[in-house]
Amino acid sequence: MTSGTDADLRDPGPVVLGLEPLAPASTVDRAADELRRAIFDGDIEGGTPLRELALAEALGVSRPTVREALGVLVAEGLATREPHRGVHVATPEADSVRDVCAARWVLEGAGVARWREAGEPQREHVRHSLQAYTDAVAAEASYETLNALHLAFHVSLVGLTGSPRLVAMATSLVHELRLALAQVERLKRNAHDQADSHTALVRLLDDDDVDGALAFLEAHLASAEEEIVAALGLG
Amino acid sequence: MTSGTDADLRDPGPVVLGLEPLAPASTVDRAADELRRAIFDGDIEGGTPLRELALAEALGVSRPTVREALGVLVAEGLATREPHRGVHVATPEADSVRDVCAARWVLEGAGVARWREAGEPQREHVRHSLQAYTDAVAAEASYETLNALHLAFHVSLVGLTGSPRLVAMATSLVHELRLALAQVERLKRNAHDQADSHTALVRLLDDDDVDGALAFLEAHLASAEEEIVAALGLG
DNA sequence: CCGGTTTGGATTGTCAGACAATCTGACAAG
DNA sequence: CTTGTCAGATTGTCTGACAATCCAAACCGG
Repeated sequence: MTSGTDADLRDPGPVVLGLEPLAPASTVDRAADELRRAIFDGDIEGGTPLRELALAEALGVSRPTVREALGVLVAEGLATREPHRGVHVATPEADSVRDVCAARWVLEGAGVARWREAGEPQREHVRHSLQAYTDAVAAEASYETLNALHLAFHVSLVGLTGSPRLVAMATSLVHELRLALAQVERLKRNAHDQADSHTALVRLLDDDDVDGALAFLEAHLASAEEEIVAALGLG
Repeated sequence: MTSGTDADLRDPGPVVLGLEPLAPASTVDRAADELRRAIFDGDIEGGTPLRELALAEALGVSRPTVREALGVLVAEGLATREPHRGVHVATPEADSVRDVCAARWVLEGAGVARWREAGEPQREHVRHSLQAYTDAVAAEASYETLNALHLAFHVSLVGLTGSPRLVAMATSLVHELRLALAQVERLKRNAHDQADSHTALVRLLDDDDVDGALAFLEAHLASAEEEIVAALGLG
């Protein structure tokens, strides 16, 4: 390409600093974001039909755009589509919650088990996620924020595997969980008493007690599962 | 329409019996199937742009339908979409193959590790998948068939976890691998000399040597990874 | 009065055509 | 050698429309 004769152009240094990847952009992405927000915030109940025409009008976009956005939600597991019957907001069954938790245990457990082999950036990311969570708890942030940060911490555990695909899978699982949580308001109050538990987990890891951390995580996930299932059963 | 009073025109045919999963389904599904087939069969090279208009004409459907089908492929990881630049068939990089294999190891390892706790139907499914694979090898089935059955066996290992979601993830990973294999014809000849290896793995499990099976699987996956990466490097 | 049938409205699946925004590449200008 | 401009191609999105299908309520015979 460049026939650099004298001065080479190799990475002249950090000329630019922060520089974020620009905007999320496309209309369908924004539509999907808005729908996701509405679902996570509990603005829409589980099982509610998502009518294309109505959404198009409400969002101020055309029906094909809404249709594509709905396809995204369906692919993420936040909604279900039946032929000629439209898409409905997913209703978290007890079985699916149990399945999500089982899958979570496999992924997060794999991450924790690789604590020693993981790169320092990944370990640091776990500590950073915990910090963000505990800070938000201390600041008494909103319910949605706490949930997001809490689940982000769990995803960071999967990041210890160093596999982008596993992290993507964990993110998808966590989205489903967030959907379930959004529909069980009675868990709102319990949101922050888990901060100590997570801190203890990271302390075990920092003490290099991987086996202990694994056992702790398994118990933590099991109790979370039962709590959600119980709350769902009463809903 | 037809107010058939007495004689209906419904192809009475062979009453029921087998009862297949109904029809070819929606147009976009069929379009996606056709594109998948073309990719897996190697009819399309990696990196090839998938032009919406051309595909619409070739498949005999409208552009929105093609667009949706392309969205499905992108969601499955078989293609990539860049804003205003269109959809291209994914080109399997060495990094992504390594990542897929790492993720595979986590999922399949988790399944094998749960061999004892798994239900008998799941264990039987593993044996059945192996049988189907070895039978196809003996019958010298086509390259595509062997690949599909081989990878189906690996997915069946994940099935030992009993988690539908983990199985779905494994299926997605395996699709990506199939994409990579489809673009490396030089591996065609090696397709069947792995049958013995798999038989040995199941034998270890049937002997209740889970740890041995895990070690065997790890080695098996590692060698497969290196083989594919090496073949890619020369492509 | 009740069960099954039919009809109508609502919604989705798919299509056709169109327009603006954006990318690519080449070319001209400094 | 870099920058600005332009034409062609392709995607992103919109409008409008039609057939197929599903849901529910009205309808009718027993």
